[in-house]
Amino acid sequence: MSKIILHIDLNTFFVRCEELVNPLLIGKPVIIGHSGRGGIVSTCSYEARKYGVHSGQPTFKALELCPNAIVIHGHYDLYSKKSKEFFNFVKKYSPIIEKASIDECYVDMTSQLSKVKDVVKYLEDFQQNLLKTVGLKCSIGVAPTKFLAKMASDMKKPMGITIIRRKDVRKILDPLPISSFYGIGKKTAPRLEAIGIKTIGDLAKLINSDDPIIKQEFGKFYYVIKDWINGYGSDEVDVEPWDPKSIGHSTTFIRDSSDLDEIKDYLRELSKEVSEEAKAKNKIGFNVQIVLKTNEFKNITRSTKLSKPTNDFETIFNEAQILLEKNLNGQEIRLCGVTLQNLIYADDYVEQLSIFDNYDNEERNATKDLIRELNRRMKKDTFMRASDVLKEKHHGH
DNA sequence: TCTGGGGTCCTAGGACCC
DNA sequence: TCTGGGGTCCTAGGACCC
Repeated sequence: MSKIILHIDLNTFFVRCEELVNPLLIGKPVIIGHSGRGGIVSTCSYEARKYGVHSGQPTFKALELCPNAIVIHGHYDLYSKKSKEFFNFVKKYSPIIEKASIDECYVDMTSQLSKVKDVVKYLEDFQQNLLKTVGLKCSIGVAPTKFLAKMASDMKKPMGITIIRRKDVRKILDPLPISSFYGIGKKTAPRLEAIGIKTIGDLAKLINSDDPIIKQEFGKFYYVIKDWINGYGSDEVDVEPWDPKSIGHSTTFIRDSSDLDEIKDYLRELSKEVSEEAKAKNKIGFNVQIVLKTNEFKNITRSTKLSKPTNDFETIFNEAQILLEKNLNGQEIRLCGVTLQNLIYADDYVEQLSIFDNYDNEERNATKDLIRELNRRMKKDTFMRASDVLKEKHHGH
């Protein structure tokens, strides 16, 4: 039996948080984003969208389109607090909830909704209740898989409810532009369009005829997409709390720089932030990575694997510095970043000690030699047996 | 005043070991 | 001397998402 999966997406979440603090913003064109160098629109109110403002747009451009817009720099503590309230609200309906980002989640509501006669009415009550108690608006997608639920929640905004049943998959998905497919972004979409795939329906036709060109295009993702597009694929809502695998910070300079000391100063501050955040989260990482973005928008990433995981500021900064010195060749750089990768909980590290760490060097080498010798013998053994088999076979005939 | 900052996952090539 | 084929680990780059 198929499950009933919800994807709940908060409408203009950051803007809504600001409106709750300052109701005078309601009904006005509001932009959340940076206004400094290279500042872009993070998100904006529907009033601003009417003027052609959209997320990702440079803020100065947005202000050209909509000079009256009110630009607000993000208050991320506020958003994070409201986000928690949202997830706690949803948990009252179902404990099977997966946070997909700060403002969206998947919920398995199979047991709750299979008994409900009027699902739309039930979800309308949910929306009104969320608005009344937490102050947030949401769109909801309902479907048998996570992918379809995600596609569905995107179809009506704000405060929309969209249900996609498996039998209606072709009818609902096929007319949509290929770029609206979750997982097909601004690189893949134009490539597909160039070979005549403009809609999800076009893609479905080729995928279901096992077109080799499409198979090649998607690689490992091909079979996932084939399921998704036909209404199958994952319906497993992962309740594991989000556990970061990396912690990083980056910043765009006031002006481009190729000066080693200047960039080092940035790396020092960023390393400090990374170290503090990792410590706060009780995480240590095995790798330190730096990223340099050139004035031509080329990213250069370099990383080092540490002999043991850390969240120590000095260690992180030192590695970052070495990487910078080795890789800064006079290019003009506009952004730099530091990331601590392959994180584990600091408390878990003891258990992950290598068996060799309890030995001194001599013992260690002896053990390694022994292992090598055993491997050699095993290989020889296998080889001998194989030749015996061949011999036997020969004699048998 | 062209293009942020936070992430995840996948791929591909080279090193290294057996 | 010639030169295999697995496998794993590491690094760099890139696509994608919010």
